[in-house]
Amino acid sequence: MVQVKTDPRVVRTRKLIMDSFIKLSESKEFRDITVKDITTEAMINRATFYYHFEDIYDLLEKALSEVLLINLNSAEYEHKKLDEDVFNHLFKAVTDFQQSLSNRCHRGYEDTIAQIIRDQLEVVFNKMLKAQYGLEKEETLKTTAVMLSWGLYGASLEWKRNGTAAPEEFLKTATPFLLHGLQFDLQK
Amino acid sequence: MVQVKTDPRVVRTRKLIMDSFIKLSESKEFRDITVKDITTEAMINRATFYYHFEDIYDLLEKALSEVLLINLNSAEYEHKKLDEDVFNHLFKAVTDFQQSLSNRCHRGYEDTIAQIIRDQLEVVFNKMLKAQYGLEKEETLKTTAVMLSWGLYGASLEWKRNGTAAPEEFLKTATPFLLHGLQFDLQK
DNA sequence: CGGGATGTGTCGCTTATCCGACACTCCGGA
DNA sequence: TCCGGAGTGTCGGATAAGCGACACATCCCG
Repeated sequence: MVQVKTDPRVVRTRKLIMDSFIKLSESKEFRDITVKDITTEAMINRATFYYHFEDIYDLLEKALSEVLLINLNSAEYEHKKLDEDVFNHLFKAVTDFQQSLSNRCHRGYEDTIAQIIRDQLEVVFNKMLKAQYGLEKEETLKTTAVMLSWGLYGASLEWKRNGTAAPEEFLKTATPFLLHGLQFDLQK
Repeated sequence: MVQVKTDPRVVRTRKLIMDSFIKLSESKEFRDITVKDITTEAMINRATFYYHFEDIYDLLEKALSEVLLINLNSAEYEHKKLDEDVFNHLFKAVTDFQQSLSNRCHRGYEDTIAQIIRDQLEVVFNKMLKAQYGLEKEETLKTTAVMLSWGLYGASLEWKRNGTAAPEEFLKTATPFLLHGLQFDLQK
């Protein structure tokens, strides 16, 4: 976890770009937002944008990842056990995130967004699993994290599809089963 | 009035510095504020500060000038006649400005601040006089502006000293006399 | 069909900002 | 008295940001 100190200008500029993008995406659809729009809003040069991001899709990924990560980290899961409570919190964070997106009109980019969500979930699961079951094989934990992230994401889609119950209630029946199975497998 | 376009980085950085200074001066006295404090708050390098300002006193002058100028320009005096109404507005702006300063604890720098106020007033008076009496000699207008700025500033001190009446009322008796004298002199 | 308008991604050069270091001053305590 | 810490102002070299220009793609309108 060695953080090489990054140039303050970089931090400032990336924040300017991200904030401008998020602000613009509240009033425009993603496909109507140009690089020029963003750089004008952020008061930076267009070339500087390309210094930090491949293109506007790259920005979409990184911006959404950051927003989602803030949601996910709000409870500092790293110091907690991976129990039913944490699971439900993560689920709530994901559904909240998707809710906020549907207000911001990113239609046509569901696949990209889905992948972002799973990636970020995988990161969180990985951290927690390593902290809790650090003695297990790296591969085992990684694969477990992958499955958990896909599972949680799938559940969020299922919840959206027939969105009757509150997110807090939705998983109540499934989590205990999943977690006990999980602990059985890993602690063997 | 040829505005050479300034580098956006310069605009951004100067704003960062000014805002940080104003923010700090709300919680600290001027003599307790260091350059380091400002640059840390503004998230810029200390050397960059010296790229834009001579020292912290230079910043004080420029920051206060800017704040005051915003007050003074709020009514866009350039397009107005120099009548009693404008005079009272300017007076109000100056007393408001001094009021806001006394909350921000710049004790010991009254002389500097007084000069800033008079300078800015002089600029405003000069603009208005030129627009209105452009045919008169440059020197005549300049001297008039000087006298008006000193006069208005002096009046604001007088008002502070025995601050019984509202600023709006304070000049009521004096302005008509001053203005009619003024118009008599210049229109000859 | 053609051409103008708009957006994209890249380039070389200039300039503002960052960084670390330096010498200097001031000041309170050992 | 001397010392160390904290603040100031300046320097040279490295690097991010700005600028204008370019080639290319797309789209729309006459």
